[in-house]
Parts: sequence; structure tokens; C-alpha cells
Amino acid sequence: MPKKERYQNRIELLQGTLDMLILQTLQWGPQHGYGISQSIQGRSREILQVETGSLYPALHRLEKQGWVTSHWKQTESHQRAKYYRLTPAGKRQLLSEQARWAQIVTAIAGIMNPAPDEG
Amino acid sequence: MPKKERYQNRIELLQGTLDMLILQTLQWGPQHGYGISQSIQGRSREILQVETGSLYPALHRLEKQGWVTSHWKQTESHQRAKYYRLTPAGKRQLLSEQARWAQIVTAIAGIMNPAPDEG
DNA sequence: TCGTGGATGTAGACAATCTACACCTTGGGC
DNA sequence: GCCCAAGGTGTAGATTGTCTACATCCACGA
Repeated sequence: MPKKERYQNRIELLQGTLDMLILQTLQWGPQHGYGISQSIQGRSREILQVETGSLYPALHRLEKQGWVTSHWKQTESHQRAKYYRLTPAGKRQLLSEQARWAQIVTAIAGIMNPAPDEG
Repeated sequence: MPKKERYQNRIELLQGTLDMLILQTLQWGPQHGYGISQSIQGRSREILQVETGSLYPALHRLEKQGWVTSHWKQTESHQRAKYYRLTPAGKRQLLSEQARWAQIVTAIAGIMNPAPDEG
């Protein structure tokens, strides 16, 4: 595992969270795949790293669901890139995934940090 | 999907969190599989439900890793049941998984609720 | 010309969940 | 005596979303 050595703090993504992270990133504005992964990595202070083998299948998945649309464009560094944009259905999906995530965090907190009376 | 209809608020477990929830439950004291699943369900206010097809493979996994030990015993209702107990290695593993979970929650919060200046 | 970083993509392995089943026991209702 | 619900353990197989590892192309600077 060569890459893992370099980022000792990195952790693997939880299955099912990548879609939400991508949708959230796109809510700041259209972005291409590479940029999305850089953004997620940066905002999480290098804790989360999105592998290309997870990223691109996820983007294609989201597009197939109608949650994002894409078009090819030139980047600032004159490279061609596929820019993704959130659709209205994608925004609704994001809200739903945010609610689900909040519920999970609450539920797990209820187990990990239980109130002293609920034995 | 017959079962899903009955618990409209239920959500699927995130992959990789079940082991932590089991270890945490066992930290309150030895418990058998069925009891563990009831405990998780209760403490999460019925949001999390552990299916038997997830539960028992997980318990066998944890035992294989040396994080729990088991022995058969009679329950209060005079049923035979396999009671699991946390080992010292299991307690260390729990600490490590707690730390990982906290890191994940922090990292994802950094993306979902970003500070206004880190655009 | 050659390497590095930006950028997209796929194939196949892997792992943890889910659904759906099977089996056994206890205790209560009829 | 019989049946059924609830308690209890377990497996097989499908599904799904990661991961690793690879391939390809382009721009730019040394």
C-alpha cells in the first residue's frame, strides 16, 4: 500500500457518504471531477481522500440518477475537463442525504455517548 | 420489502460502523447476540436495526480477531444463548474505532458545514 | 525531449451489508 | 396435546460501493 504511507491520518470513506459529499461540493457551484476531489480533500484537512476509482464511478452514478448534469469545458490551465452541475432533483437528494446523515450521527451518538439513565 | 414498511424511520447501517456499535455495547457488560441487537435498536430509538445476517457474521468476525470471547449460557428466559465478552484487545480496538469515527464526523462536518471563509 | 501534474476513465478484487431462508426452544392459549 | 409467538443462532447468495492498479491524454517547464 504505497500511497497510504504518505498520509498517515487518512481514513477510508464510509460507504454511502461519497455521493453526499460530491453533491454538497457541487452546491457551491459547478466543478469538474478532479476539482471536486481536491475540494473534499482540502475542506476535510486532508483526512478524506477520494480515489479516482471511487470518484468517477460515483459521478457517473449521480448523472445516471439525474442528480447532476455534465458538459466538457476548458479549465483555467487549458485542460479539457467535464464540469458537473447540480440539478433540482440533485438538490432534493442532497437535502435527503443530509437528513439521513444527521439521523445516523444522532443514532450512533445515542449508543456511543448514552445518557446515564438509559441503561 | 415487507419489513421496511413497518419502520418508516429506519436507515441502513453504514458499512464499518457495526463492529464499533457491538464493541461499545459489550463494554456495558457481557451480552448475547440477540440482546446486543435489541440494545442497539433501543438506544438508537429504533433508528438502527441490526439484521441477523449482519449481526452474526459480525460477531464471528470479532471473535476471530480476538476482540471478543464467547461461551454458551442460559438466559433469564431459560434459553441457551452465546454470551460475548470484550477482551483487552477488544477494548483497544473500540478506542481506535471511536477515534476513527470522531475523525470521520469531524471531516464530514468540515465539508457539510464549512466555515464561511474557507471557500 | 522528458518528466510532472492536471484530468478522465476502467477492470477486478474486496468487504460489509442486506434479504431470505432454516432450525431449535420456551411458554402461553386453546 | 397442539399450536403459535417470541427468543435465539445461523448460513447462502445478492448487492453495492469502496479500493488498488492500471491506461490514456494534454500542458508546461527544464
